[in-house]
Amino acid sequence: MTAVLVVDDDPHLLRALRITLQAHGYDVTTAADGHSALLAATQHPLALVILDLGLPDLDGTSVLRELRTWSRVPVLVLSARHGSEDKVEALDAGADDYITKPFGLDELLARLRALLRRSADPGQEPVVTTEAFTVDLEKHRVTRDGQDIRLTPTEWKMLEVLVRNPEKLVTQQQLLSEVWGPAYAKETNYLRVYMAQLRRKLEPEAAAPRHLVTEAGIGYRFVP
Amino acid sequence: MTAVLVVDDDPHLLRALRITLQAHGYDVTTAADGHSALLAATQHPLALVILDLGLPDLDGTSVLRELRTWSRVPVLVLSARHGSEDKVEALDAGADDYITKPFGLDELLARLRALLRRSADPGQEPVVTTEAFTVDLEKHRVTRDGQDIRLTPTEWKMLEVLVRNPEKLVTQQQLLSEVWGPAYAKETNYLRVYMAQLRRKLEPEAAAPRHLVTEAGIGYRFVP
DNA sequence: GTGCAGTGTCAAGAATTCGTCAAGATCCGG
DNA sequence: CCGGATCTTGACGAATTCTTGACACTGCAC
Repeated sequence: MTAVLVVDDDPHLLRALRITLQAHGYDVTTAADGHSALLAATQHPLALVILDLGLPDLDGTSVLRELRTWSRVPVLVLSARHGSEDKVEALDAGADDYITKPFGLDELLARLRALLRRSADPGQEPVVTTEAFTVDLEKHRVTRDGQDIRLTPTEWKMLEVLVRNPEKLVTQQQLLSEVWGPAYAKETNYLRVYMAQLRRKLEPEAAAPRHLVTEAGIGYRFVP
Repeated sequence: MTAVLVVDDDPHLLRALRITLQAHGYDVTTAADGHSALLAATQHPLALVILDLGLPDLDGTSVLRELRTWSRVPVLVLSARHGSEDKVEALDAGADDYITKPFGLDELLARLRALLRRSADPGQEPVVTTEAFTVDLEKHRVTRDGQDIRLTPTEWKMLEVLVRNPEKLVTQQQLLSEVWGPAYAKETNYLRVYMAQLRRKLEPEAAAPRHLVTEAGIGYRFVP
């Protein structure tokens, strides 16, 4: 699900946006001030941020600059101010779009789609290869030494999540919630069992995995 | 030089835009109708297209759809129409931004910069680098001399807090509460132990730390 | 020099987490 | 209803990580 963070100090607008966005299938988190916004942005990976410039604690542009020191997440700025200086300042601080209040919800949604479309990983290779095995995400197929490897549905889902995030650390919670559902966040047993299966089937030396790597205490990582 | 195609049927606006954009260092081509716009777009690689919706031959949205069948170049749409339906239609047809006439030139330029910034180098991630080591917050990875450094969960969390606040002083209480939780505000022992670990793993000379600096009596600071 | 507060260092035991295995439970096609 | 495949669950040593306390070092005040 697409994770969106909405930052605004007006509880009514926040609520309205949350409901609208959730109705359109987004996974919404909210924050009412700059500090909690920055904190929330560190907690879990976001696809997009909607940021109101008029915040009680920090000025919105500062939040933006701060965020931009370590994140490239697309940011859509909301503002009550129509002046072009404000727009230029926000856009140059790293905003990707700027929309003034009052705005139409359908326009907001359309701009949001446009931003997400652009930031969507363009060149996700449908086929990922390592020295040991090959994963074809489109054909839903895994090969090793030219031979097909049979994976159970769960094994495949887990491998898919890892392979779609090459080099990235995928946390246990991410894996569990993407494969088994958000309710299973505590069942780390599953991960151990299925990771062992995958390694037995894919790694040349299951005891010393080179491509399906454990990051103790946090999660797993696929390295091609 | 950055190549921009401007499509508009109004010769005055076309001329004004050409002059302005050239003055800002862009390489400008122009087209006055949909067909020549599409033709121009095939001739020469473009970094960005500015497209007026009101064209004499083709409706602007059709031009956009046509263009999108084979190109992902960022498109900024100009339009005299303020209706949100028009905006939604254009954005969903593949536009990246939509700006209504009359518009301020500085706003146009700022939006243009924002679009170009995002389309530039999509593969680049936010990494924080020092002369000694590199921290990739997205991949959750630390590198030194090209080699991965294994960090324990706690070590990583602590480094993360520091790195997300570059140059800033992070107090002991902040660190303790972000890494161990608000209840641990007195356990400054932890800080000493883990700071020592981090320095041993990351600093060239752990005895004379240059990037993970102690501010006696207050906290620590990360300097890139 | 002495005492003190804050900091760095070290190592050992406690606690947690990991890989592994195997025994049921469950699902599904025939 | 059967049989095979898949999933769940619990248990166990092994490995890793965390916690804890003791001690040394530094700079400063007295």
